[in-house]
Amino acid sequence: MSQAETQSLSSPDHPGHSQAVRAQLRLREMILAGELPAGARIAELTLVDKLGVSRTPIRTALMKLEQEGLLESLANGGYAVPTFTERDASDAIELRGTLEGLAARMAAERGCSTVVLNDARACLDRIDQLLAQDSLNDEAFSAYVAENEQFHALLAEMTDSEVVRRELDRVIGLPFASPSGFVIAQANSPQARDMLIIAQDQHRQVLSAIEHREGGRAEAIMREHSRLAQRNLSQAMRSPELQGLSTVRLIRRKR
Amino acid sequence: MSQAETQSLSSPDHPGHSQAVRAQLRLREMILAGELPAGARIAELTLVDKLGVSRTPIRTALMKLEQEGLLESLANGGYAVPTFTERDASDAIELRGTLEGLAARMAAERGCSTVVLNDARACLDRIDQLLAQDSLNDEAFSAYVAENEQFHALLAEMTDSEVVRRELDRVIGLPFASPSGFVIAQANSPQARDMLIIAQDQHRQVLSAIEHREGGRAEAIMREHSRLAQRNLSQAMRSPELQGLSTVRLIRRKR
DNA sequence: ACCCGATCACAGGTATACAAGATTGACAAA
DNA sequence: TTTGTCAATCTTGTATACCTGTGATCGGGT
Repeated sequence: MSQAETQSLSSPDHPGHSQAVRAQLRLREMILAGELPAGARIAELTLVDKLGVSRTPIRTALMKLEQEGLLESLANGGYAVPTFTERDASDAIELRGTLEGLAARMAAERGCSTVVLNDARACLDRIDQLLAQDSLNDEAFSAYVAENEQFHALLAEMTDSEVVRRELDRVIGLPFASPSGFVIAQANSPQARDMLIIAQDQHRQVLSAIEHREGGRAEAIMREHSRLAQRNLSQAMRSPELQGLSTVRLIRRKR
Repeated sequence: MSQAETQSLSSPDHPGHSQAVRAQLRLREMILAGELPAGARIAELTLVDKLGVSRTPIRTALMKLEQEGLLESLANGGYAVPTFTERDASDAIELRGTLEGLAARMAAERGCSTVVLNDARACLDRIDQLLAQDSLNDEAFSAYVAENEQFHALLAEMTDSEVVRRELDRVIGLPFASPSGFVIAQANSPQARDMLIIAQDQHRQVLSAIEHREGGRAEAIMREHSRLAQRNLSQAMRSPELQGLSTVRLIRRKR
């Protein structure tokens, strides 16, 4: 296969990106889908077959994914899909809560641009509209997930500190630390909406705290907010019907 | 030049490592020494000449250094040495303080192995011995720096959370967030020893808090502890004779 | 004189050939 | 039968050639 063919006819997944980025996205999907055996070494050549690109972009993708925490590098070179414990997931959420607390406090103490604050308010208004219904259908639920992630992204933007924003983005990218990582655990439960109501109230309060320059309060709220994710994680691990969830499947008992 | 020659006769810097690791270490030295123009694009081919290795390990090293925060990736590919502001450095220290606070709190709440606690106690004893002298010569001072970093490393180890330890190690690796990054600012000042005495007392107190399972206190102490680094940074930036310091040289007024 | 376009050069992305190290399996000897 | 050694093969590390896109420079046209 010539390079020209590879470039133009390459797999239509994620068009517009380089081979390396496509390989990275594709690999991430495979890992989260459990297509790669956890713990076992991943040979680069097998990926050459599976992904249809050469080793160079694959190596790039592997390094990026290791940095992301979705792969661990082995002693004698090579990578493997790591095994996570429930505690790892819990710690990742705690870490996110701490960093979001820091970001919120900094935003409160230093102030942040009114345009971001307006964006955040608009985002919360949209969530309010979604939650106005008595019970949420699947569509409304995934809309909530999107808006929720949007709000947390805006929170990261409120920090004028590039350093903190970078690190926060990193941690949110961790497999289980995502703000909406386990809200789906609540999707079909009767208390689903109540949980989201509580979360939304915390959203409102942290925004209020930031606006009123109450740094300590803003930090405390975001830390407590992450405890909701902890509860969702705990519930997801204990409900059998959620064991098929991609994020849940990566978590094993033993490390 | 054959590969065999490259492998065996290669530059004697950092022997025993792969070409990629050596390139990474060498590049880090060059960046911190200011041998690479800040802000300007770094061409891979120029590094091929300077380092005497091929593009592949250089690309690896560049990616690692970007992840470390010592390089920033440009829009159209390629890398450049970033310019840091004093606020960036300050934020990095604040971030370290927050994460060390988290680590200390977790260690206190969950408890940690007695062997690490003993190591930490021994480390603090050695620092006490160093500080017993009325004034510190250069040798004692660099010994202090080493022991100080050791203590902070042990603090990271006290967390049984792999996730937190990883992230803490990452942040400590940031250019200016290192626990001893700017203590040298105090080296020849008359209050040098006093500052270290205060720091050492905080070390003792945080260890005591962890042993007594006082999570909140341990966290608060580590946060306040990072403020010493903030003060050192501030002083380093304002004293003309320290502008030549490698870490200081990377900090510029404007971003 | 200025602006627009074409061409050339260079930088990064990709594929691949080659080398060195590791692991595994088999075979032989004790 | 067990253990040690050697060889084959697989895997990663490294070098390099080639492709593609982008930016700069030069020439021509307005």
